Amino acid sequence: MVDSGVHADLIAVLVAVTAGEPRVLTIDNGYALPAGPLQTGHKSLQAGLRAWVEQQTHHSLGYVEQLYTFADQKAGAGRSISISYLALSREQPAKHAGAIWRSWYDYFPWEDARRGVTELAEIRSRLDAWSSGSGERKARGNALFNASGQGWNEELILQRYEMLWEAGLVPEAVRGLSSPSHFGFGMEMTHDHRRILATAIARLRAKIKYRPVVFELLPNEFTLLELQHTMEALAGRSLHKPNFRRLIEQQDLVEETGRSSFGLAGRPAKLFRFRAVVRAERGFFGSKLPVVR
Amino acid sequence: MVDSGVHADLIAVLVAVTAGEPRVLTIDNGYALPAGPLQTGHKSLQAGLRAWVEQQTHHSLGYVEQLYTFADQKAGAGRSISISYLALSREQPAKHAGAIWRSWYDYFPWEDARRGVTELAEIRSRLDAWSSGSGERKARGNALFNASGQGWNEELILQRYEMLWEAGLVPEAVRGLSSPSHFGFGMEMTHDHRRILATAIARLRAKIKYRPVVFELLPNEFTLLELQHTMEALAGRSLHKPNFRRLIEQQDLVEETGRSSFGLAGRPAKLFRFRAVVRAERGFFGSKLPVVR
DNA sequence: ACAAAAGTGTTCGTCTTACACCCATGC
DNA sequence: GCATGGGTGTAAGACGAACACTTTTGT
Repeated sequence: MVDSGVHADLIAVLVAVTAGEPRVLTIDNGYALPAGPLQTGHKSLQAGLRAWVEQQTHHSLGYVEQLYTFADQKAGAGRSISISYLALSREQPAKHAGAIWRSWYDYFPWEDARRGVTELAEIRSRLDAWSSGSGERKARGNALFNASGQGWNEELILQRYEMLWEAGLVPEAVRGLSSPSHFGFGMEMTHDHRRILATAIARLRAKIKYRPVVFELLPNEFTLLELQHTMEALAGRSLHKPNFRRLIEQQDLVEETGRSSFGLAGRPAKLFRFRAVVRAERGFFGSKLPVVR
Repeated sequence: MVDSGVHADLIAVLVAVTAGEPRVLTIDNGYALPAGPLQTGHKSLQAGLRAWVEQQTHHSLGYVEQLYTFADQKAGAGRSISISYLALSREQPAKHAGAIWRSWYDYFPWEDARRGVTELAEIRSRLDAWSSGSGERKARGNALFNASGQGWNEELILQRYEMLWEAGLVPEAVRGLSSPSHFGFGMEMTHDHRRILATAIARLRAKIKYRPVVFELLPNEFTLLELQHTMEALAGRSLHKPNFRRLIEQQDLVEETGRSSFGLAGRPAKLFRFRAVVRAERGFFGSKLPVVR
């Protein structure tokens, strides 16, 4: 048992919301997240992360927060540690061929509960088949995937992904098996990158409810409906418009700019901006979203 | 700029609550947290952590959760990464000379708002002196340290510690200076261990409000007042007894065992246990604590 | 006029908070 | 009896969910 030099990788989940869709910056045609090894030249972990993302995607990171650190026990070769980060910014046109933005619902289609969720029916029936005989599995599947009315908790995305993995219903789970089923829900990613993405989404879905981080994803001026659509995109749920406005206005997060936005149809909407205090990291977001039934 | 093998340390904050005091397991006479390098023999990060804590303190970890990973840019020598963990268990008599349990309020005396908080007056006056001229500092100090009535938010312990550091009011901040002031609030620790401890406390104070983790700190059977005292110890605040009971009972977290506890005085209290479902990590703790005014 | 989106008022019920009070035991 | 802690009832008020409705633009 010897003290060993280990190899450390930095992995970024960079999120933006564009046209009502939550998007993730990927490389390798959507198969991987931007990542690279920590090097001696890097002044800090975050600095190293920024360097790699900029090199691989020509895109810069805005708000950054650490997600999780895990270790791979790679047989033979030395141990490898991965340190993953969540970053928020606004989408800029792709400047680099290898980098593309994808909707995160390409990877987790069942997590978009804004419109009728058709995929869930099939997932449930396949999970049921896999659970036959195990009361524990049945109960867990029900608690996680029961979208009917009250049941759906959008923050449990990681647990849902892990259950699908356990049941062999994601491509990654059957990778390397002698007879892979060639079936699985959602787009595949390399290594455990999709798991990291699920962790990032879970963190973000939880965080928007008590910290004002959405403004990192919005332009300086926006309408309340744009703000609502951004929140809906992240949470994967539809919100109640009148109550949403009041919730926001109550908390003094935003202020009117005086200008209005003339959209394609309907009455012009007042434009808002986030108040300076909010950007300075004070104030709290009123914990609950007014979910529409 | 070369890919470098790095050195990885594992650091544990092991917490227990004994006799109404939140306690931390330390080594080196309270000057350090149990820690050690990740080694090739360790099967996982957590396994390595458990090995080090058991070797250094002869104490085993219960519930474990990752806190944060950070990097030291040690001049000259290779880079060092620290991965810190929060662990919860019940205090067992010290089996090892080097290991002692200490109240975490030894390190953060100003964080115990259960009784009159005398220390705060001095902190505020010193912070005021340091802030003279800076409106930003004044505002921040007020927001963080204003214990009068509404102001106190026990989850901001890390921000408070960092502000004290910035103001040179903790021993660690003036360490290594040519003319250290030999003054500082709270007990000192080595490196940034006290900062890690603050992170752990902040995490735990936030978590008890929405996840049932307290039961890791309690015996199998307990009275509701014991449960309340444990929560109060962690939050550093007094809670409203009648409402606390109702809050707990509403959520079906606990069930009666049928037995009673005959204490030193007063009417015997019913003994409760946590329900099996809770241990199986389902259900939620009703987000807010009924703080007494 | 009508469609489409913005924005307001108000009710109803639940959850939070606070206060007041009664109960069971040891000394 | 009385001190000490255990335990319950209930009313005032804050807050959230839901519904109905008015306003302002473009075509």
